[in-house]
Amino acid sequence: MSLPNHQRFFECDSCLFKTISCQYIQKEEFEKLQSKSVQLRYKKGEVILKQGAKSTHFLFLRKGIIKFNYEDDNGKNLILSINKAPALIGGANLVNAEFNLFSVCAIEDCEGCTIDVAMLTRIALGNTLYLFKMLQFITDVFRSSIFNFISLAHKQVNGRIADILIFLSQNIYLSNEFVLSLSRQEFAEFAGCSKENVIHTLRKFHNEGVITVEGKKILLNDPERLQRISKHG
Amino acid sequence: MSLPNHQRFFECDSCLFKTISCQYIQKEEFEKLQSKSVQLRYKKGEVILKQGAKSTHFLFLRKGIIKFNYEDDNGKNLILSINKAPALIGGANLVNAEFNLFSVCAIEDCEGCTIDVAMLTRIALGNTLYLFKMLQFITDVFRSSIFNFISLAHKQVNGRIADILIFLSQNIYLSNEFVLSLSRQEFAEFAGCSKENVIHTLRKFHNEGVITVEGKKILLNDPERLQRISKHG
DNA sequence: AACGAAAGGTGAAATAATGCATTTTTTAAT
DNA sequence: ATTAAAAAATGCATTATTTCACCTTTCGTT
Repeated sequence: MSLPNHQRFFECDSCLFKTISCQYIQKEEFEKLQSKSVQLRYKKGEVILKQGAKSTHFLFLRKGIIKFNYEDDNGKNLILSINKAPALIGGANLVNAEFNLFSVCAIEDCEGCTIDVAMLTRIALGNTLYLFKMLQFITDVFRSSIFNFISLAHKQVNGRIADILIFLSQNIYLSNEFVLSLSRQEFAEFAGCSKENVIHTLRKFHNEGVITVEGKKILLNDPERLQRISKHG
Repeated sequence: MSLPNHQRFFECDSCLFKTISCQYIQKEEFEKLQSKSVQLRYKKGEVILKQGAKSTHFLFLRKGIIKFNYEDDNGKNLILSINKAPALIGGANLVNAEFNLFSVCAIEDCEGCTIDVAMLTRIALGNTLYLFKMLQFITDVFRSSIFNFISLAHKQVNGRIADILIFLSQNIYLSNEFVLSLSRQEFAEFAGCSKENVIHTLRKFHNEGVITVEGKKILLNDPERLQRISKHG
């Protein structure tokens, strides 16, 4: 094996990050990135990037679902955003933060590989179209969280939970039926309310026939009614 | 006068945007930017950038205070962030949004000048250090709003209002005593609660001696107690 | 100076949300 | 298979928040 330092789980040739990168930069340059890169697997629950730590690398998430988590002074957690592969994680630090503002944790088993920030920056500085592409990748992650915040900021819990169900269905699981990757506690940290309130509200939606809840299995029976709750609740 | 198309209110030579720009790009290039640029004044309340409109220019805000405003489907407003000069406004669009995601409105009289996005992008693409500097400018505006959102998402109204008072004192007015630029209604749109709740809460803080409220004049008597309310309320 | 409109303010009833105690269910470990 | 621990669920008392009806002040206009 030509790579003694680490195990390889998957082939780089089928990787989206390589495909996209090679549209902008030379193969030789990508190989420089690749030589510094390590393939990693994370089990559900594992921390990928730790809030407050110095970040020396990004992670290109090839498979899996992650959460952005902020822990405040009192130890309370807040989930800022949930994202699925493919995504470039840790980019908030590219432009102006030396330490990770948030933690990133796997909420489903994940696969990805590290990208050396210094090397990526060097290459991107020499190729502005590539730089723009990377910035788009990075800000996508950011932007998706804004609309969750808007929901949080001026809707009541009914509306917020409806919004989260719609978000998960449309952006993460891509189906009206899914197995929730979040505990009720985590759901509450995403919705900005107590876990009891999440449970009560899901039960209410269930009893009203809008959704069907069976433990972690959720089915959106009436997405349009959910939209209406989102809009007026 | 060599500039027939528009009035000039202030000298470019004392402008921070010019000073910073000229650390990275040639004077001749800056003059290209300048030739496309128009000086503008906005009265308190005026809209600078309109949500949903196509943005062909940024605004370098030289003087004044602005709010980022989001209006939802139901016509409810939400203030995402408040910023003071100097700031580069509208930059959220540099990377990936064609239409303005938010409105920007003057909440104090403002002065600034337009920056042609196409021209700035062209110059920045040829000078990556300058590009990075501009991105820093832009994401600063963004980043300041994140921590307001965190406050919104998992504090109750006491804590949120304490946070806003601290924010305004430390980041906008740079003093423990200030004349609020926001109406009570706008304060509520920033805090994510009803205007009555803002009024009740300010009155309560006043009665407890933490702050002194006299119409729009606010004095933070006991910033440390406010910090404690922020942390536990 | 008088007027109307907008913003600020108040208190109380109705509604929403939290926190707690307790039970049930699920999950993981031996 | 048994047990312990964690997560989910429930109902209720307490607290927080909104909403409403109404009043007062401020401010710009005629």
